[in-house]
Amino acid sequence: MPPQKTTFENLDQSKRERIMIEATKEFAEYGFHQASVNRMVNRLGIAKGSLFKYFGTKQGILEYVFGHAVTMLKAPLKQIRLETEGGDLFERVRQVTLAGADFIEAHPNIYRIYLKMLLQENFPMRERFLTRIRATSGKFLHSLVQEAMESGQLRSDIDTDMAVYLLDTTVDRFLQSVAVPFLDGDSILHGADRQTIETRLDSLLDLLRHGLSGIPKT
Amino acid sequence: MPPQKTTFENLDQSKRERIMIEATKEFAEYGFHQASVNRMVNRLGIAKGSLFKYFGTKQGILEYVFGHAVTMLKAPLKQIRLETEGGDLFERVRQVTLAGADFIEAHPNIYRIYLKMLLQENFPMRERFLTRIRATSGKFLHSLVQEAMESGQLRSDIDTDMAVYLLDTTVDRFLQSVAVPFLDGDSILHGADRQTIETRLDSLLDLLRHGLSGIPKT
Amino acid sequence: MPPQKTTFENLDQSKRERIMIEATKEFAEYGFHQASVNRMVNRLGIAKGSLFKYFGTKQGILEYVFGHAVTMLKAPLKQIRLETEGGDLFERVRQVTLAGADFIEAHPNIYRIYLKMLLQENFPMRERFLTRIRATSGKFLHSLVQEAMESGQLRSDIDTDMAVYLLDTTVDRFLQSVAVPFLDGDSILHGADRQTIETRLDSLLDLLRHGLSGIPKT
Amino acid sequence: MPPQKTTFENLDQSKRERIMIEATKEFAEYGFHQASVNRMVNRLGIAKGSLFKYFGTKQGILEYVFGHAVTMLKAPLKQIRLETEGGDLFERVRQVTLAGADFIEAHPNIYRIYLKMLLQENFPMRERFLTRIRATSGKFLHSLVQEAMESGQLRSDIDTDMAVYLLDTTVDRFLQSVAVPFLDGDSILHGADRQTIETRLDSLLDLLRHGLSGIPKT
DNA sequence: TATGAATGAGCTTTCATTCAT
DNA sequence: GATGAATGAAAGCTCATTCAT
Repeated sequence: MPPQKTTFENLDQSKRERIMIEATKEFAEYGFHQASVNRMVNRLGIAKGSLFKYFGTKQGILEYVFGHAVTMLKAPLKQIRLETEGGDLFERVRQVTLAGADFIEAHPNIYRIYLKMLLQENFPMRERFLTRIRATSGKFLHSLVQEAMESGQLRSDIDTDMAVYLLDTTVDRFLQSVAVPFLDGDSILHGADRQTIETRLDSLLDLLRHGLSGIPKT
Repeated sequence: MPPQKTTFENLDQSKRERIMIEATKEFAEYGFHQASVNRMVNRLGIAKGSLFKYFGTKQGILEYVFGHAVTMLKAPLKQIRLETEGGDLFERVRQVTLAGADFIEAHPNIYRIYLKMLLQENFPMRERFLTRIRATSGKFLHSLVQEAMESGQLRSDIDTDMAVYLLDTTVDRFLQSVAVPFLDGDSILHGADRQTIETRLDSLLDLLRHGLSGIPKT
Repeated sequence: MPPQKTTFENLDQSKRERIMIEATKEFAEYGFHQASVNRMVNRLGIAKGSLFKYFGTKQGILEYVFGHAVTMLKAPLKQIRLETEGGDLFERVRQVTLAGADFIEAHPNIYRIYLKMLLQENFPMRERFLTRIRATSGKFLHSLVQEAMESGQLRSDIDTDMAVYLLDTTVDRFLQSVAVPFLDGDSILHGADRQTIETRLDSLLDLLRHGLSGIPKT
Repeated sequence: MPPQKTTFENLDQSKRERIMIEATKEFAEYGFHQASVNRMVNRLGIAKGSLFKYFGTKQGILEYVFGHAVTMLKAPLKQIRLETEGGDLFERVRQVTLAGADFIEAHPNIYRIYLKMLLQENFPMRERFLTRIRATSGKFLHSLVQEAMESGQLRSDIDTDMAVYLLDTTVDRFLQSVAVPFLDGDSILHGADRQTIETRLDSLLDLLRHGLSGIPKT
């Protein structure tokens, strides 16, 4: 019998949520291979067989969790893109980044899973998931830069790929620094609050604006 | 009988090296928990008991490997610090970063272990190792910034911690982008060569110079 | 609540047949223990609970299938017995054997179940079913031989039991060799057609006739 | 780590034998899928891990057992072939068959495994093992028939393939009838002793001699 | 009557660690 | 000092059967 997502989707919403939360927590804490289905079902108080009926395999659980997360992430990004159409590149990047920070704050365990996958070559589905994510974010930033280029917001001598690389690096590393406190409180800026976060982001974007457009913010 | 590092250190240098290389490779590829002592001894062609005699436990092997690596890393950093004393902050950061890139190119498996540990909370010794590394690198950058501040290389309104954060972020993320091709060739700039690497670093530092000192490189 | 064959027998004939066919196929392909009730209900598109309502247990399904088959087999044998009364022993055996071959061709999966049961001690109901079948076929052949003996068709120095043994062996092994191509096409005479089958049977019976009656066919 | 037959072969002979006997018994009684490694190690009083170290997988255990058996079977067959070279076909077949009966009496569990495999399509290694056995026995009988044909022992109008089929059928079914008492005592000739066995074989071969050569034994 | 979610004992397999030789 | 056989807890996964709806 193949895994039957149907069975899971027929459950009470509350039970479904408890399972999702517990599974996400387990993968976030232990990565894939060290995550234990035994622990999950013990904490959930359900039978082992049930979880396997829902998702088929341990990997199936992970795929469901991750797929769900990607779906949840896409909506706000799309909204921002539409709402800010024609606006300033750096402001758009700022909003997207803050949306990312919001997502991480709301779903820190999802982001922990992502970070683990990023640096563990033997994480299952790594290629598939990363490709999917990079295609999305790469195309997204590329289109923002392209539009900015066409409307003269960037220095004409700037290479498009380099600009995308710098923006990607900035957003990505910034989000990592936001997330680390959620991992275990061990970061340079311990437990940064929202205010600090925005200030830091503004500093970074200000640097980029300087370098990429030649026009200081103020 | 306690683990006897002595026994290991009495071995032929060539045997010692083979063991170190193989162990490093195994941890780099599989992380800690998925690493297999069986595979190590099979590839090495030595008895399982021997490895446990040398290092006591699997974790003991990791500690030895990582401790060795930290020792190897300290020497070049110290040298640069002394040789560039009194020089330009960004040039010093540039040299340190390139030294980091050299180390990664020479010992990619060490860096792979580091990246895995960074984001896996259940990696053993994680706290101890990260504290040790961050104390080193934090103090290092802090002293560079301090010296630069005192010699008027930075805008006086810049917060020291913010400057350290920006530099740390830049160096760290840059090194990650250098390393990823060694992981699986899946990065934005595929298989960047040395030339490209230096160009990218210069762009990043140029941005920082703009923002932090107000004085463009030229 | 005990199993309720009644419930099953109240079903549409078409549904009942689909269930019988699918169950027979499953047991024929996998034997008893490896047969999966899950697979059956999935292929049938009915609820698992229903099958258990009809037959009580997995073993109950098998018993129903096999009992049904034995019933189907008895009718043609009885008919032949009556129609050939008083005829030549070897001709009677020939007709019975060919009736068996017809049955196997019409219901190969039933015969596959029989063969599996024959050689698997842990097949449930094995004793019961085999006893039942052997009682039937033993008595059947015995009566044929007895009648032939009485009417002088056999050498008087032939032991009755030995004659039954030889006939039984011949018929049984012949039917196995007919059936094997239906199992997986792996037999000495690959995919023998009806013509070949009859020729082979005639050879075997000719040998027996030689030995048992001293009178060659032609 | 691959299965290490070495480990097993380094064991005491007595331990090795106990393991072989217990494993053979388990597979003989339950077939492959229903056989339980748990039961084996419990009866043996050894750790579960040990058995897997020796043979790698459950299937590995079976392969070792079966391979061992085939090796044991080849020696006597080869000897008979050489010793009877140039002799009477039916006498040669008789000796080979009796050697088979001896083997079955000495190693009934091996033969039980063979019979189970024969009729279970999902028995692992079935194709491989059967091909191996049939190649051996088919070539063997074929060469005996060929030699007999050339030396004029058979009627010239007999088809070689038909003769091989009849001999194969006879030997094979005869051995099955010898073996069945060892399965569960449930056979037509209950617990036939050696005397009875030889008499029955002689009857069968006498029939064949009649049919194939036209020359009755006496 | 039909459904299908829940169960849990059982399965095969792995692997760090120990210790007698 | 080196060896490698032995261990056993824990892992992921299956499946006949039950029972509330």
